[in-house]
Amino acid sequence: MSTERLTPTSYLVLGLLEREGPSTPYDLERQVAATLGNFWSFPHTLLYSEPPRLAGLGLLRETREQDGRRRRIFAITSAGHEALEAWLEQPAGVPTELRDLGLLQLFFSDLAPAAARLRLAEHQLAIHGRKLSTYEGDARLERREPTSGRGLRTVEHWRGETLPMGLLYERAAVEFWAGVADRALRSAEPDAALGSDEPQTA
Amino acid sequence: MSTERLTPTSYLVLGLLEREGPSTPYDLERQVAATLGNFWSFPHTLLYSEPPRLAGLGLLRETREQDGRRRRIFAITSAGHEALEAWLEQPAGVPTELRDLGLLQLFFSDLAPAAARLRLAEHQLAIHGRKLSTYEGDARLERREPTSGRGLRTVEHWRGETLPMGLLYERAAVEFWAGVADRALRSAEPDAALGSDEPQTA
DNA sequence: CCTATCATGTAATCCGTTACATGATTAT
DNA sequence: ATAATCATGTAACGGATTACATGATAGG
Repeated sequence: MSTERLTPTSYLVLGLLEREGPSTPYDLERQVAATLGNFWSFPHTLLYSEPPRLAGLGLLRETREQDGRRRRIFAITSAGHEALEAWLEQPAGVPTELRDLGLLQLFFSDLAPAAARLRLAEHQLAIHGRKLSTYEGDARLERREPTSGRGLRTVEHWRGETLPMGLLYERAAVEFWAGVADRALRSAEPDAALGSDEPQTA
Repeated sequence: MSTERLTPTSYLVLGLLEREGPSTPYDLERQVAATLGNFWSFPHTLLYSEPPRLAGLGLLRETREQDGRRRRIFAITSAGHEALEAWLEQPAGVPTELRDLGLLQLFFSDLAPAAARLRLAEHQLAIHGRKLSTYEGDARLERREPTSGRGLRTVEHWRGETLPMGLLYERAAVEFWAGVADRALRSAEPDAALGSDEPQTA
């Protein structure tokens, strides 16, 4: 057996294969892109390197297509199923972290010219606003006639259970960065201290 | 020169040294623990390995204490200052991600017994509730007489600018997980479908 | 047919983590 | 003094990212 540690990525692969059945790395990639990839992105190469590793641990079984493309197909084994379930039974104790580059830059924004903070805030506001729109669009989607049975369960579970946290988070982020931008603007205008809506000019 | 890439950790170190002046890795550790560590944790060894690397790039200057402990002291150079400012001028384009283990488990919670989901939700609710309390305590703190000038600026900037996002996020998380726990409870009770508060028993 | 993009994969590199270790300081 | 904890550091390891590459499929 090669190295034994199971990472979050490992469980992600196990979980997808459990739900979707035997899949190629590319199948997994498409599943992730539409759903979990919003919260947990990674390069596609991970989905080519991790499954073979899990196969080496006996948690997956690898087969090959016989026709032209000879793709690698991975399926979960009973050992894999047990590992996945054991992980789900034991809730993660690590405190969630907001590992956000924008927040890191904000944290140090007093070390750069004031204009930089305003730019940062507007940038982040735009990013989170876009993401919020996307989520709201996803949430509004009625289940139209399924274009394919493939991956439906994953998408529905995503939409029903996980996406709502994304909505809450993005709304909070938009509110936050709007406030930062607003304060940055005010502190740039000397008139701001008056706190009045009346134009002060002439 | 050794490897040239500057990571978020690099800027974290540069920023702290810019604000606090020459410091030992342990000094940095204490600054981070009380502030940014809430959003962006890492093992203390990073603060011993990253500064020498930055020194190799000319962004820091390293000196040694002469007395007993002979600690390594790092100070930012003008090249370091420029690198930091350049980074702050260029807002991060990467979309923030909610890389949360709890959400990952929730995403796969349909693959385990229903009890596991309830346990997960209650666990997460407790974690986020604790964190929220901590943040609220931090936010309420009046600036009492500074016990030491060291690090004050960092702490105040943290409290004023960055902590508010933590509050918003933790409130959202508490709301979210409370809802998940609630639904998990209801779906465990057959009576739930009636949607009434009256006890149905007998 | 030719070109562009999709789909699939390999290999090297490196940052961050884990494991280990020991000299100071403080408490009893 | 002695134990316990604080403070400081080194070294190896490995998963994730980056860079690279090429065979299918579709569009013009």
